[in-house]
Amino acid sequence: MAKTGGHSRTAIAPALDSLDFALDRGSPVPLYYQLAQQLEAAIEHGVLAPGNLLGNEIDLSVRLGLSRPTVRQAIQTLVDKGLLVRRRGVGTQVVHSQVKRGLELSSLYDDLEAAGQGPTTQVVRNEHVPATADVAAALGIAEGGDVVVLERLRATHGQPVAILCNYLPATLLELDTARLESTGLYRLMRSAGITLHSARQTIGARCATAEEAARLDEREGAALLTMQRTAYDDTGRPVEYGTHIYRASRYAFDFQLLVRP
Amino acid sequence: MAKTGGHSRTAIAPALDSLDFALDRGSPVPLYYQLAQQLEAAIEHGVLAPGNLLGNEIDLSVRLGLSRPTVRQAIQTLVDKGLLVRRRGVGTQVVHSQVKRGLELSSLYDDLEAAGQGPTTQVVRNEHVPATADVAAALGIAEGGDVVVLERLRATHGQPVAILCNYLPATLLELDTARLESTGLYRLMRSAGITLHSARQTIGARCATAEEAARLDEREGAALLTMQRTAYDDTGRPVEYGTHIYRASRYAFDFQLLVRP
DNA sequence: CAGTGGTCTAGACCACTGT
DNA sequence: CAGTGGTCTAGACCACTGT
Repeated sequence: MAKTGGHSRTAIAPALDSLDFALDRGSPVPLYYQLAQQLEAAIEHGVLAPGNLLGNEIDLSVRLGLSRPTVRQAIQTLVDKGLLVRRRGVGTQVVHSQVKRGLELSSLYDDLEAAGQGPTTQVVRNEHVPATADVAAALGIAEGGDVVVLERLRATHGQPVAILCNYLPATLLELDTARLESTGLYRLMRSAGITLHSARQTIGARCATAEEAARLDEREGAALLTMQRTAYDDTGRPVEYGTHIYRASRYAFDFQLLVRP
Repeated sequence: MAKTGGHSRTAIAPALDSLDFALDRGSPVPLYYQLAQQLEAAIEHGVLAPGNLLGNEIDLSVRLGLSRPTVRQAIQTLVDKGLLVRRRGVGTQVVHSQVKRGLELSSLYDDLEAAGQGPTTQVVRNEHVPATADVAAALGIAEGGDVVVLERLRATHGQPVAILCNYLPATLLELDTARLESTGLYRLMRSAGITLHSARQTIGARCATAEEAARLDEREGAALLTMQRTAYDDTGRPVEYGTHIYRASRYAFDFQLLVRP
């Protein structure tokens, strides 16, 4: 039967009393957000330890001079991030083993840039072409419609790591080759005001062809990771379709999933 | 510069007026949840079409006889699911291209079961062993501590697809071999009252060894997808560590990511 | 400018938990 | 039983958007 585990004495975070939250009502930053950030910092620095109870919401709101809904909104932010757990009748506590943070959607960002390995990018192709059937279907445009195709070779430490092939609606933004070689595609899109919202990905594997092997400095038949992805902006419009291959000997996808009830 | 796209006349959903939401205050189901479900159904059935504006929150709350915060809570639920988009000064609209639904975290569930391919599972190993260093680290227990190791061969249509190796804290639940052969591990854990909350995954690829190839009915050197995963319950406790290999010729990971701002 | 969602208040009653 | 988070109300003022 379901034993939730030894439940060894949870105490109200002793540090919480002495913790002085500095809330600035003059700031344009919302109060709930100021509070959430300070709670998050306290958890990050270990001031609030895993398993600590936060103290009930009413007391907390009185102590902070905030209304209860505002305190709840701050807590909800951290619950969404997986840092706090709420239990009715029990209280709100700091999650036991912190899941490694900052990785939530790294695979949506520039895949290698996040690793801090100083990646380099060589743009092999950057031109307008008519959309093939699969590209048109992925981007939700007519077959033969104008799209930009982008092919990049990415390397770290002078070693090739991946061949990235992307298709974008031609009208979406200007893709400057020089800028693409100094930053990631997604960063470029964001700075053009495109807000990425979701993506659908397929990750598979296969053996390298002779040509792929040569370009990636592998032997023929070496294992490759493959990814296809369609990314959508916050209105649900497809904004990018990509087909990537990665050297499995030098790269793996690493990410965290949050289960929403 | 950022053109958000042709913005072709968005109209208030004409259907919204005639849509009668049936809210039952006697029900134990929260009002915001009743509303969210009915809105979701309307979107799903196309009554609310992509791009339609929902009408402002104040009018909506008056019309429904609810307070504005309750209406907001319902809308927020659907925004979180990626079905609605809010824009300050503009309104709330139905997302343009609905992202395929029901896939959000399929890779956290029984990987093949979701595909509806009638998978079969053969339990090769199910016993208590002392934790090795890597298993102990992943599960946050002492090296040499008691863990259950589980090895399963999964197949569809009589063809092997994956070899799944999992480690669980020994005290967590009873793992009945017969039940494991008829259902997935995660389903078993959920029915034992364990609430999965998050997981950290690494997906890579490599070539099959001779022994792996033999067990998976592949040739030596064939591409394999590899996954390592640590799953956590809603208190942040690690509840499972797994090392899986999949035949790349017969399986790929397919999932959707939501970007949270 | 009018209209929208974003934030915030100060309460209320309830369902659930653990002792 | 006392204590907790979950839900809900009826307002208020503001920042931002598009015309």
